[in-house]
Amino acid sequence: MSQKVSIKDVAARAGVSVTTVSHVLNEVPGKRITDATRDRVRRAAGELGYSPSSVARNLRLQRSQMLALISDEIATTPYAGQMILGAQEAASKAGWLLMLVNTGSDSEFEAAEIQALRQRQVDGFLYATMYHREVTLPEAIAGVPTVLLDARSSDRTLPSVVPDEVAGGRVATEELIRHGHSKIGFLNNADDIPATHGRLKGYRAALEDAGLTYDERLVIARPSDTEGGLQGARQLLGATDRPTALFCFNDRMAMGAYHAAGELGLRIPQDLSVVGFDNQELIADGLRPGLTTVALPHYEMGAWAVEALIARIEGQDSEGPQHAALTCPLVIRNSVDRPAPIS
Amino acid sequence: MSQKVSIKDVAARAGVSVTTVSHVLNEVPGKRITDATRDRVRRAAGELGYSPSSVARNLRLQRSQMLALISDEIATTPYAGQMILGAQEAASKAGWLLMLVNTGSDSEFEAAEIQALRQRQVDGFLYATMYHREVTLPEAIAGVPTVLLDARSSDRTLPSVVPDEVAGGRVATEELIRHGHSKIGFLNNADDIPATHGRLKGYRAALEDAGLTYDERLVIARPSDTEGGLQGARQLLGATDRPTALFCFNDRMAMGAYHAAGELGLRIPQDLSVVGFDNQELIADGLRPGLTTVALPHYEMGAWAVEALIARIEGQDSEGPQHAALTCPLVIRNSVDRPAPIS
DNA sequence: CGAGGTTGGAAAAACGATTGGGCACGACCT
DNA sequence: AGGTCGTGCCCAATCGTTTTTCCAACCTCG
Repeated sequence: MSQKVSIKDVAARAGVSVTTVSHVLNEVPGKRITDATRDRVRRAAGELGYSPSSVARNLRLQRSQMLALISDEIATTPYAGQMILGAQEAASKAGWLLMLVNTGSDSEFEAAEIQALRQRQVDGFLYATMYHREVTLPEAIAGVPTVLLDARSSDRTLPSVVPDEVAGGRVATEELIRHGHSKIGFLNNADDIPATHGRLKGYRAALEDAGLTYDERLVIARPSDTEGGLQGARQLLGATDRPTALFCFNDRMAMGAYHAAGELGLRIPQDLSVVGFDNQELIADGLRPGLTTVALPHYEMGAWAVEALIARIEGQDSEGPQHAALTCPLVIRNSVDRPAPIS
Repeated sequence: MSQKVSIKDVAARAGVSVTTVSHVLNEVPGKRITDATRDRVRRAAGELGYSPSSVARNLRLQRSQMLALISDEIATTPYAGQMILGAQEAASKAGWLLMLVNTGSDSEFEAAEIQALRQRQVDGFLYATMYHREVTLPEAIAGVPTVLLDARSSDRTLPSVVPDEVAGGRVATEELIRHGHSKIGFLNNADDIPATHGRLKGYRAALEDAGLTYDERLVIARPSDTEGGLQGARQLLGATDRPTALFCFNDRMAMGAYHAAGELGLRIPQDLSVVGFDNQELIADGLRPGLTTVALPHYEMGAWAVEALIARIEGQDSEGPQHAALTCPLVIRNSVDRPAPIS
């Protein structure tokens, strides 16, 4: 029922023209309308439960107040719910609507979806990836304002927001150093992605700052899953001169490290300290003892991207393309302690 | 650029009226237009890269071809990515667009979002919950076709789709029985929700079918997280006459059971078999050994709900409100084996 | 040859908003 | 009294479609 009342009905009830109703309700500046009339209009609108049709408005204004977050996988992974949430809330706060589209890796399907969205006048795109990496944008997207989320384009032409991997690697390592560890293993990922290099860089920087020498035998690369973590940890911890602490590329690998420690009879954190990355609640909170880890700023990245996109659409992005690297906060649980006295 | 070409441009280039263009492109039945004209129109449209504005069409047609999936938490949990995916793909296949909105538990915010969606002429709602439960719909939604997802309304007036909890509990238990277990513990959830009762019912049914007697001392209720699982498993396994297998309400509790087994020196699956529920990849696949569990049919539920909703919108829902309970398939990994010979 | 039927297409009215340009009307000025 | 100006509001065009109605021209047939 509330669907049936249009601006005409309001005009009729208030005894004015639709023009006036529009002026009043939108508070168009520079229009001269008496307070009495304004009152009548507003009351009429209220009584009728009028709410303007955004379809009509969009047609007239040639915009939709809609954003689309398009991504390879995101909506279907446990990874980035927070990213979506941050984007949603930022959009909603600014009066925009956010569409979610995930296209898998099928670029034909992707193009079709983008086309469908363009038809619907989507005003801007958020192009997100499941993990921080470089992407090349689909052609179909060209011409519509776009911001990259957790990704960077090969040509640095678009605004983008990513986690500060280096600082993340640093803070994780520092947490271990702070507890007195000097022999710290790094169980890295084997893929050639920004996170791999960034976290390593942070690890090395933290060591250097602390006056510790970097020992490449303490760094090992494996596939970034539980199995890889298990394998890698076995190797690092099996050495005669084993590290007293492990910084793991992600929580899944840390889970593997837990298994390895179990096999070797090492207790965490008494015999071995472990720090993860990603803060995947399900794991980090589920492991015993709880895993100290570094959180990815998914929520903040989502919000940042939406704000940047809206600014860009509304032409307020004074300076050229911007890039943000958001900090990854440390989440402390119970997997870090001082190293055991030398046995 | 492709945004600027409207039906008028096509008409001009083809040397016909917009009426004709519309008729041709929409293949309106019963209109007499020569093949030559059709050709010219289609060619013109192709050359111009014309694609109709759905905003304009929606205004004229008074519908939007948009669905909204509104939910308390769903998009932000690792839980139901598959549910969203199923819904997305079903919608996209039918030529509809799906909006995702999650409202948290703030019902005021929820009402506002629903209002915003109605303004945009959303044609139907999917109302989803994070876990299977009963809900009462917000007022604001009234009057728009709605289907419940993973939820049921107190009055059974709306179509809904949920997992078949009973069958799920049964299949989990049967898997243990099949391996020769007769003393099977059930680590249940303590909340008063359909899953709690349904899975227990399935557990009992499976026992009964196998001619095993139900022993209430083997069933214990705890909060459904890792900690609860740990506590519960400790208690069940600490008994003199401990069960040889554990059916856990969910994977998180199963993770707790793994910890308990570790404490007690019980190896899985040699000394203790475990079956979980939910098939949360992160856990089920990350645990050693891999956890045999029961999967929730999230993808299928999402798809089912969208199809039901579209049918309802298009007035093809011949019969009254329908309810579906979709089966939960068993996912076999390595946590179940035959019971150890009596020691 | 004229009535009536077919054919192929166009004109115009919606859908519900926004907005630039007027148009009355009274007050004020000279 | 006649011109000017400010006030308060409305007309009508517009956005890009769909759809109902209508029309001209041609054909057919007695």
